[in-house]
Amino acid sequence: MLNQSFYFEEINTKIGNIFILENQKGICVVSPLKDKRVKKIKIELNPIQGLVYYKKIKLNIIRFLDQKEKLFKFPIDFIYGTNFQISVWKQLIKIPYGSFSTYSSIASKIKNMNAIRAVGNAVGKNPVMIFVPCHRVLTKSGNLGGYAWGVSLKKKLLDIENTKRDG
DNA sequence: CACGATGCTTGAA
DNA sequence: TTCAAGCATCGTG
Repeated sequence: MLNQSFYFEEINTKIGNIFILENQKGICVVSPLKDKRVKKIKIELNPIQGLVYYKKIKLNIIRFLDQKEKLFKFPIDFIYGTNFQISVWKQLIKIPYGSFSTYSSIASKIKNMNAIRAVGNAVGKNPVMIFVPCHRVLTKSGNLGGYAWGVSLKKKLLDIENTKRDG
């Protein structure tokens, strides 16, 4: 295990307070501050206040939410998650801005066509919201599906990206 | 062992 | 043809 330092910051946005965690290797967490996992992370990692490496992400998030800027591609460092989950999350990163994938499509991409439902579970545990775009995964029939932080937020994010719905 | 951020199939209107 | 319920299936805790 590397003895790496973690840095965090909490920013106020139009979708609520967002917690950001980073280390030298990349962004580790982006999630609503109220998410239960945030508390645990703070206790376990004891991160230092104030981002150091990827400060630009703060403004990027704000401007993304205002539709003034697309998302930058920051390096992402998954500091937890099973192999299965991480393989799913890596697939999510490949979904381009403004388009969407489906749970079953992800399942087949990781060569596990029957694990559709397990994929749903894994997607739901994504630690890096927006930048690991779990909001871009819909059901095969084109319905929204679920979202760990509320379906209305999922809809909002898709709206911001101007994602086409079928029809 | 019992759940899911699914998806097919089936059967009643 | 529409819709809801049933169930197959698989990784987690």
